Amino acid sequence: METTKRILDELKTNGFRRSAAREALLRTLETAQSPLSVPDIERRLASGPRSFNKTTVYREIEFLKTAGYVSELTLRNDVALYELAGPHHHHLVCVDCGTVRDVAVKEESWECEERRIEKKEGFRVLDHSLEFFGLCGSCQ
Amino acid sequence: METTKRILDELKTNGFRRSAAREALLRTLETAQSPLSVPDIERRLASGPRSFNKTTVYREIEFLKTAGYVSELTLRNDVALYELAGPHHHHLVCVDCGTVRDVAVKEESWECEERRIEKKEGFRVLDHSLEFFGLCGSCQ
DNA sequence: CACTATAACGCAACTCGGTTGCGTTTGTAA
DNA sequence: TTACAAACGCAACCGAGTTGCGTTATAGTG
Repeated sequence: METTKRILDELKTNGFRRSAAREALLRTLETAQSPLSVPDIERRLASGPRSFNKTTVYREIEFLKTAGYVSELTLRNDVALYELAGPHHHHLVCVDCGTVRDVAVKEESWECEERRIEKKEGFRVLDHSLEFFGLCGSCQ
Repeated sequence: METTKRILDELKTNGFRRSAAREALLRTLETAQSPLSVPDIERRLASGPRSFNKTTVYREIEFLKTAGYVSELTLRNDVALYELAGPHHHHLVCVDCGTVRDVAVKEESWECEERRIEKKEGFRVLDHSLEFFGLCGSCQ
């Protein structure tokens, strides 16, 4: 709830309104234990005090993503998932039950690789994505 | 062309036919300089001697993927891309023009990270995906 | 060459995540 | 209270990917 309030306040000082959908969506993401898809979010909102149109959810997600408060991830050929933006991290994806968990990885491990690629391939690296696929504790 | 022939022969010895669609699709993937989406493949096939139904393309891709001759990759929230399977590698994705290039990365860089994750997180790592996003030579 | 089994194919209809245009509602500041 | 624009809902749409089913074509056999 703290993060939701903080984001709403920051947005307000930039001239954006504290709307019902925006607040509900932020609370949903903050409460979630793992990244959510838009259909997930729609269902969770609908089981609350009121539901919102899917167009609204997509637009709000897009808005918060552009504003830097939400980050998007895509795993293999699955639907896009969203979570509150935080420090850079990666994900553990269970190929059996599908749950997604955050995991911290020492970036230094391949920062030298990025520099090598920039030199050798003439490619300017701006970002990377790294996900691990395997079996979570319950599914082994 | 060599790879296409080799795959068709191997499939034949396992009781699978050398059909027009299979051969055309393999040639398309072998000729391509970068991974292709199914719509890409459909277009390229259609500009050749004959076109094929999209269901056929999807089924053939699925078949070749299962047989281990084609590998699939998904970048962020884009459509699935396919390429002939080869030694494990990663990709450089230009965020400007969208081109995708293969790149070899020293796996040892984070194999220790995978072992650390297995121990600390109780997660059995089976596979990983790593893509670099940035600007290719022409787009810098 | 004819026959046969089945791998492979085409077609049409469908699913579902995601988008667009447009008119309406609502939050906020003056 | 008013007025402007941010935010919203609705309906129609788009495109990747799937499914069921009947048809065609490949390749082994007699």
